[in-house]
Amino acid sequence: MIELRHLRYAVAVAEEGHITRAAARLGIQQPPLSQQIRALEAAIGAPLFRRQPRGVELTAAGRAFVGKARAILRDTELAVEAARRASRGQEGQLAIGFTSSAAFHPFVTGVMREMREHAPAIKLSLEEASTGELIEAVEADRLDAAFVRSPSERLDNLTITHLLDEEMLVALPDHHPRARRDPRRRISLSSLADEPLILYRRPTGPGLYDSIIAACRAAGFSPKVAQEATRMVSTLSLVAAGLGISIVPESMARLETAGVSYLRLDRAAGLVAPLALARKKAPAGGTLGRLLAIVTRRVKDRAGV
Amino acid sequence: MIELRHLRYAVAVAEEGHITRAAARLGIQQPPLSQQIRALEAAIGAPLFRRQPRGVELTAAGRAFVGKARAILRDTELAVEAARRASRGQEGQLAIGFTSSAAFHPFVTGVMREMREHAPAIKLSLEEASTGELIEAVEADRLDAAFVRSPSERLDNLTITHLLDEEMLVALPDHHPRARRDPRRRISLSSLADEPLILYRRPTGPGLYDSIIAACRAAGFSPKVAQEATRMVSTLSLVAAGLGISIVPESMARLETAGVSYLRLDRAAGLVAPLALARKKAPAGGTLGRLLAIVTRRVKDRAGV
DNA sequence: AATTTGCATATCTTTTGCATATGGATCGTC
DNA sequence: GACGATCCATATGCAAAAGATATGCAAATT
Repeated sequence: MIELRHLRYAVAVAEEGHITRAAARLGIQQPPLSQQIRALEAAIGAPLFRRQPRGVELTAAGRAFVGKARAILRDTELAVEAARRASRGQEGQLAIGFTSSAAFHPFVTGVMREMREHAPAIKLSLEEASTGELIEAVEADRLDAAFVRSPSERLDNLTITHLLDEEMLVALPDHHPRARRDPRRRISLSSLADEPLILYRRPTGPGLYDSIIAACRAAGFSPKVAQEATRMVSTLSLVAAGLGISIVPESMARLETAGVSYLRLDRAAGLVAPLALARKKAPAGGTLGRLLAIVTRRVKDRAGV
Repeated sequence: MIELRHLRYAVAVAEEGHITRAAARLGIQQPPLSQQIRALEAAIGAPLFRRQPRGVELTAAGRAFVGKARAILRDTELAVEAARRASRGQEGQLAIGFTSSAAFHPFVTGVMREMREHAPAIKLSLEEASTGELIEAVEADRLDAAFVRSPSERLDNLTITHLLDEEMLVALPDHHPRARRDPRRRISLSSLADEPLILYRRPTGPGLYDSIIAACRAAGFSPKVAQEATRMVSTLSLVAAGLGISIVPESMARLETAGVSYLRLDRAAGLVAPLALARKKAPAGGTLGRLLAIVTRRVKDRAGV
């Protein structure tokens, strides 16, 4: 029967290209390692290594196997970690993720503050990443839940709860002629057609990027994307530097960025930044249950107001 | 150290909900199984099962772990299979996949025939699936190579070689007024704007579906998709039944489907069905090398003619 | 209260993974 | 061309660990 030991040994031998050296690295002697490799090859029914006078070399079968073996060993580590985390979760630990654009939203910060106050014993660990990475982390049980934007792709595995829709604002340099207008008046999206646009796009996943492009298309023009930034804050820095304008969620406007003004958009633009909570579909007990209770109550309160 | 044995045992116990019954299923006695489960829990540092008077029940940690354990055990099986296949490949075995729309193409059938003739000792195993499924199978080493349509998504892992572009024909019922026209004259895509269209779409992946929609958009109209079929042949049956027209690769026209006529499209439509070969990026030796040699020679020959 | 059910503990047996010692093949060097 | 070095394979012994048997203990059923 094949065991993880065989995989660990095969990977070590493949990496060292030497049975003897691999044995040293594994902290065992050479003969037993030779034995185990032979046993593995017998179980598979195919040679994984070509024995050569100066070491060993992977066969085609070996390459195919060792690649997958590495993944299996990594997955095993992850499984152990996930179990540990789930167990700690029952006793008061919670790992939460945010997209960078959600981190400053008062809803999110409010929930976190309330968790701290009402259950100070629960250790919170926070992580910032893109929506795509967060979804992946929740699926892999590396996070208990994540605040994400645009629940675009439905995943059977996850429950994605829509929390609220946030208005999006136009960010433009202070010295821009439009920045002097009455700040209460709303402007139309199409009036920005000629402005160079700076957008925020993470390497993984679509997120808000596509919604903005789509809204511009709906407004009858194709935006001139002057630059793409990988972090939302750097988008604002580029705006301040006068390279163009941008469109960001309202909560980002709370960051006092010198040199940036904000304008409200016409409601007709239909441009909103949805905020959602993603979590595993499995029954949520323990600390995650506490978080969900707080979140759902706050969503209800908002609806009432 | 955690071994696959622990995972196998944990999965069995989780599925049976009983240590005793799981032991029977595993062909061992109850006490050693209890021991191994304990050892696993100790290694993880968290209990996976809640011992109850009438059996055992998964904890939250247990659920997280067992789910991943199942995947790991499956992956291990796949790794072994992949290694076996790779090994057999060296000695003369080759697993090839097709999309259903490529299976009848003379290029593909020609390559297969030549393989048979020049290397009859090589055992070919063929599989038909959608482009998406085939790509996945090649990535997972379940197939050595696959003839696919539209190499849309670039994958770091794979080499996708474009082989040729095939013309696409309009398929329409015999009794359709247009079917009586001179078969040599080409018709424009836009002249089909009002016809109900029957398209072929596999549940997974885009494939030709999107190219057709895109070409119609480019021609200035949005096609009326009357029906979608999951197999290309059933598309033709629906056409024969008079439910609408369709657009299929030229090689499909070789299937003599009673009641279906074909018309050539205007070149301006720019509607072609690309045929490509997908394979792992790894150095291709053995039987796969033979196949590649035949394929590249034939591509060159075509270019010459 | 008695019986059954099912996991845990204790002790013994057997398997097997690992160590030590040695043999054999190939390469480089004198 | 012989010699030593390098590296894998084979042989044998030992010790750790997986598994078997017997028994204990707790909760639920009757």
